[in-house]
Amino acid sequence: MPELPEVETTLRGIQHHVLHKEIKVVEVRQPHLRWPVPTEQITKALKGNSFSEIRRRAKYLILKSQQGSLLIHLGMSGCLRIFPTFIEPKKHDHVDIIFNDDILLRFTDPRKFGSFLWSEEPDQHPLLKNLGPEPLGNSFSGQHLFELSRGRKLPIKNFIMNSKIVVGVGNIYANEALFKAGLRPQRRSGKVTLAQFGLLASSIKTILQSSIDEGGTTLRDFVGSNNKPGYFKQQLMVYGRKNKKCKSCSVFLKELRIGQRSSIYCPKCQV
DNA sequence: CGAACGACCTGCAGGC
DNA sequence: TGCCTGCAGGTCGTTC
Repeated sequence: MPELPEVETTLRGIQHHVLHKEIKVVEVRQPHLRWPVPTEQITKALKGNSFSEIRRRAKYLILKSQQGSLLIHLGMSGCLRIFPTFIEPKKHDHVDIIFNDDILLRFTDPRKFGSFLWSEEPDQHPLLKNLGPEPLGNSFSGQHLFELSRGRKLPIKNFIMNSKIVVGVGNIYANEALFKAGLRPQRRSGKVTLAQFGLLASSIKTILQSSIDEGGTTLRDFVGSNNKPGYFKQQLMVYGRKNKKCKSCSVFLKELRIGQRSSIYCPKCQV
């Protein structure tokens, strides 16, 4: 389940394999993803050209080429892997890009929630242009959260998972950041103080950054067929620990469902 | 406008 | 053993 750290780790893992190399083959076997894949457009624009730059915005990977950019989202079950040479595709291997040195970039996504899109101006793409700030950037702060939350009643957990407020905070890290900040997930956003938001914003930054740092070690090299994205290597304090003891105070963790999403919290550490 | 909820899709765990 | 149900997510579109 790629969250932002996994997407960032994917970017770092694939970049030196895919930049500045002529693209020989583009093959879309399954165009029915989250959005229809514009197969013909992508094929025409990429064949014979190369990627000059790769970056991340929210959970999108943006691969820039001469005529435009490829936008890739991994959804919930997607992954991008590098193979040193062609191997037979399996059931959920939907897209292949092969470079002139035979390196294969392969997109796999059992649940087909991911996307493969094309845009000449990716930052102006409808799916990207209204996104909130990057959580690890300077414009994301407690002040930012405080200002946008005034008068709003929705639970703080939903608030920080809203991509218009801040991008890249999925269910796992929302749970973890709220624990670290000592805030219960169901707290009304509008009632959270500036000081609490300051703590929450820095918790989000710390947790995402340390997860990226760790992902970097588990995903050192994407070459090879037996590689696996190293999710969840980090020390999780609450996520997936329903009815277990809080690592900090030993009280039993509770679960509640907010917007049909599992939310775990410590009734003593979080108020 | 904000808030809640359904839709998309598959693999897997748990219950019977 | 093998079905059936429910969950796990991310995020956009629809509805209230």
